[in-house]
Amino acid sequence: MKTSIPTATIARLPIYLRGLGDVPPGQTTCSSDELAASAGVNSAQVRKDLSYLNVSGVRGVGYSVDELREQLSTALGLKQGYAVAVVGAGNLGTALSNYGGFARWGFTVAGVFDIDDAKVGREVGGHLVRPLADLEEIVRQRNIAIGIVATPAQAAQQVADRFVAAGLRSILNFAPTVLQVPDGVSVRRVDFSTELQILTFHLQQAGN
Amino acid sequence: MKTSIPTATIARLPIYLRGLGDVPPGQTTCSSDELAASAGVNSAQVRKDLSYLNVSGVRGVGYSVDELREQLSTALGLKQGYAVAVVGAGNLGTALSNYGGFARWGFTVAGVFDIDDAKVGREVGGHLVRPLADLEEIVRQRNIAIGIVATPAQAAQQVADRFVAAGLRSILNFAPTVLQVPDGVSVRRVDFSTELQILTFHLQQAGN
DNA sequence: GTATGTGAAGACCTTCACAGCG
DNA sequence: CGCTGTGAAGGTCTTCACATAC
Repeated sequence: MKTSIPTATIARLPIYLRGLGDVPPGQTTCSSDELAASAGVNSAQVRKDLSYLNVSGVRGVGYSVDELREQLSTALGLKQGYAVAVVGAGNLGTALSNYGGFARWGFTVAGVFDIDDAKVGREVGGHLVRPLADLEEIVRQRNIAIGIVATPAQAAQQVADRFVAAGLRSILNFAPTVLQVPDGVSVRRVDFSTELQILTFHLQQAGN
Repeated sequence: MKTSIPTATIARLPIYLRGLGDVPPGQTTCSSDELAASAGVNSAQVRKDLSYLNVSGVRGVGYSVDELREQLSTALGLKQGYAVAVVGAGNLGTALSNYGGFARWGFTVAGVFDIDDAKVGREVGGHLVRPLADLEEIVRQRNIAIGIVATPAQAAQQVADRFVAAGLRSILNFAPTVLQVPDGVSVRRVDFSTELQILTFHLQQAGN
């Protein structure tokens, strides 16, 4: 309970939680081996990771599926049902606003914004596109906790700055750029081109 | 030259390459400090990473911008201009097919596929949506090297299997699932929900 | 003076291997 | 017997600190 949880462990918790969905219905326990298989990691890793959460299994049996789901959800804060704001109503912003997968984990898209007046007023995925000027107000009104940057690279930093100014401490960045934020603000970067380039590095090495 | 390049280094190379774009026009060299600032890492890290590529800077001056760009592009295989196939013509597949950022790094979307007959024959981002049955043929014809999975989770594994059967060794997976593939096939996973959950873990810890 | 290149130290992460317990 | 829980070992990655070169 004293030691803090390694970041590498934190990044795997959502994968374990999802892996619980692969457990056949009717099976009430699952072993670290099963979890490891569906997460693609070593089973000792699973046991060690879960031990950081003070989750206990039963020796000779495994972990209780329901209890583990509960504990992972709690640790990840999914019980709270966080609201997110999406800035950028282009192709990606639209795809995100429409994405049904968020709701499953308790996330709600509570605002979609764009700087481009041509896009403001339209609807994407059932959400009215608002002017960026309304960001602070809506963040307050709807208790938004997470900002998603889905703009081109050159607008990303200024959007991030506004997120921070509006009081958000968590940003998910889809723009191909590294955001500069103050201490205490968490940023996760999701970058398609970077991932493709990592793949081509390996192709290159293999001589293809 | 002998030692292999750490995976953590490989993952940063695309970021350094992009960081070169931040160098003011007219500036022909840049220091590890500048690169570090735009990549968000330590400058010693930059120097060590570049040393794995046998890239040399000039002491007291820095690295040649043009030369470094060239060497990073070569190392990442971007000179080759790889072709990619996108499977899944939903919101995300559409956003990817439309995404202009790929071309900048030499990637071409050379085929868009869907299992759903209702979507086959439509156009997304200037690409005809083809039946999944045509995958093998188009992969061969157009020399496709990378497969992108942009389907719902339950279809993802079967799509990956077809990619592998068609001879692809590189897969970029946007479906919220862990793919099982044979040795020698590289998979990179991009998962929005996982990233959001990592952010909420920290919010949770901070008491929000 | 300025910035690279790198051994060595340190931090972090993963895996092993087995004791412990149901 | 089966599977968890964990100290210890082994790897990998990051950072420091300074010799080296321009």
